[in-house]
Amino acid sequence: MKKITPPKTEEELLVRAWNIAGLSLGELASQLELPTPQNLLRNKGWIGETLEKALGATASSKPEPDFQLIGVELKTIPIRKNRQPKETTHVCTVPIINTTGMLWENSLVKEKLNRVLWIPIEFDENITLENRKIGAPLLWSPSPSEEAMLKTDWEEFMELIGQGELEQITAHLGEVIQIRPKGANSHALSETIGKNGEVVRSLPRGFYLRTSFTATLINQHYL
DNA sequence: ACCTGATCATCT
DNA sequence: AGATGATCAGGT
Repeated sequence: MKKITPPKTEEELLVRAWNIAGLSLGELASQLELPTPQNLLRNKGWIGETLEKALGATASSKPEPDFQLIGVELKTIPIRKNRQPKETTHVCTVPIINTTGMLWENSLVKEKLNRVLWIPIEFDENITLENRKIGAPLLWSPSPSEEAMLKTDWEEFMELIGQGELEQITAHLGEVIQIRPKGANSHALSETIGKNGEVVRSLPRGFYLRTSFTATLINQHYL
């Protein structure tokens, strides 16, 4: 597989993204000399990792932006024929301990979503993984109103967590963000603060963008 | 355990 | 069919 250098500018990244738009995942993998799995059952991150390689992202396992030189995060998003995302988008782990004094302005959610290259990936139950096509890229930053919605949700969540109400948070809460489990499995535990201020163990959680939010931001661009 | 990449499996 | 809670893989 050929080594692809990190893009030095957003323009360079966008040119690369447009160059692979329209290709199928199988074609892209073939260009990279990588095998395409039959399905994603045992390799759920395959699409994202393959696109990272194609665009010159630095190693996917590091806790830094995918395109470190230019501060851009890559998100692939599965899109159905009706232009609705099939899945929510994971943002980051939810801080559930030592959260007092945390502000939206310094939050990981804000930092992560500051600059995102969205790449839609065709999704249809009847199309095999190798035949799913790569869509047109969208380089995005939250608009003032989008950021306001994100901030409102984030502050509501962090207030509940600060009050020891983590266990009361379900995926139903939040207009544009939701909190759901995000761990190795349902037995994974991390520390949080209970109702009486004591340290207790709980499921690790993640922040996810609702599909209604990502659908709007993607489709606004392509209208 | 927690970060990266997300989708799967099940229920409504 | 959409949404929620559970899960897979690999690096740090």
